[in-house]
Amino acid sequence: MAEPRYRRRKEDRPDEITAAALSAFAENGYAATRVEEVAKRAGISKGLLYLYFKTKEELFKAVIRSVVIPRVDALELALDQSTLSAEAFLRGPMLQFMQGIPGSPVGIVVRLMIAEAHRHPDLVDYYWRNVVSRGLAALQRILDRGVENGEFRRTAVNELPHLLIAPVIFSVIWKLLFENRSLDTDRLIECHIDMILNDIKA
Amino acid sequence: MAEPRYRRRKEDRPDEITAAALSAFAENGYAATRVEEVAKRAGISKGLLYLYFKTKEELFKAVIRSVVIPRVDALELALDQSTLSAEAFLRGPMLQFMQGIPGSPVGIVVRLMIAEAHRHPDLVDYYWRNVVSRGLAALQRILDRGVENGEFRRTAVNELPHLLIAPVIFSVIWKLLFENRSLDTDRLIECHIDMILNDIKA
DNA sequence: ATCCTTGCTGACCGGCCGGTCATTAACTAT
DNA sequence: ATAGTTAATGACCGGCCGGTCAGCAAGGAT
Repeated sequence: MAEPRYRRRKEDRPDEITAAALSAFAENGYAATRVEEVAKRAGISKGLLYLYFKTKEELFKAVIRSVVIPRVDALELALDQSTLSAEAFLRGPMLQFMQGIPGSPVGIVVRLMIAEAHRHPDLVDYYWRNVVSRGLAALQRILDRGVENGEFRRTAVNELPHLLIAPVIFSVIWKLLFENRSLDTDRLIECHIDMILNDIKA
Repeated sequence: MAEPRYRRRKEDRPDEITAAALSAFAENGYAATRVEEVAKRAGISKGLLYLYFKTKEELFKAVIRSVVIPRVDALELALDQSTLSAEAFLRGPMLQFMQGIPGSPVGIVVRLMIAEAHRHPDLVDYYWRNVVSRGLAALQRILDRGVENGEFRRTAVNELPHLLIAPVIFSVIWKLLFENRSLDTDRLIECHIDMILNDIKA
């Protein structure tokens, strides 16, 4: 007998389903993934999936949320607890954080967002509020901290923290498209940080 | 009477169809665009479209080609004919070229590529050979030219011309997702070029 | 034991859409 | 005129897939 026919685990289902959905979306994209395929990967029937998520779109949103929010939380926590100088923080924890993004599920989410943003404007809103603006604010805080304690000059970068993460997004895209063609994204990101620090150091 | 029932213009059809397809894909993405919708925008019937393009995928490839290749050609031509110093070229024609990309059809193509690359590996190959490697080679040539005539030092950027265009790709993505939320992408790109030049100037 | 609640199943429906094809309308040649 | 050629149509098919629902089986309560 071994496996029971089914298992009755209301609590765990949502996470299992979003995990299954992430892996399916990662392979085939959102539009091309059948709900039944997600159910199969989660080891349940299609009907049950619809008991936890009203529509395929709801499922999509849940996936995005589950992947991305924890990352931002982690970054903010690291930043608030750190006692490093601004430069040390950028060269240490921040660099590691950035290098970790390409190739992680976050990369997949970025792809999904880009591909599907049109049809889900409310999701873009959500993403903006909970990810992008929080992330940019965090960067801003690091830079400001650096200016305050005399490490950094005040330059254009202060108004454009976007410049810091551009190569990360670039790397995400590159990995998605050209995985095989070699590019050392870690090095790319490190060089970029280096260059920025050279530019803004007092 | 006015309009004839149909028009018999074999020569012009392909371009009209790819143009129609681009606009449709731009609004809804590839997967969600019905072939009939493309035909409608081109002012023809679905059947005729299939006379010019064997499948929807063929159409997709034709769109990509028609948008992107001319740009690369233009860049290479500008580079080969220019007599400017490397710095002047980067600050002038190259900057303009880069600033023109976000918001242009190229941006749409990038989105389509990102979303659909998985299902069209041969298209990724094509894109690599005819766009990316050519573009990177062009950047490389500018940088080398600068080194040769003593304008630039030899630094990490010489091995990573990708760094030059990272903010362009970033801007493309940004515009696609957050069109309304203000970000001056022109300024972003200019600051970045500035920073790079400061870094590599001899 | 019996009944109730509820997690769970899987067959099914209906609409959508890529692709086809028989037919027709417009040009061409003679 | 007439016949042959080809651009163009649009009704149609078949498969796919999001979403539903009637019913079943596993726990719980008594």
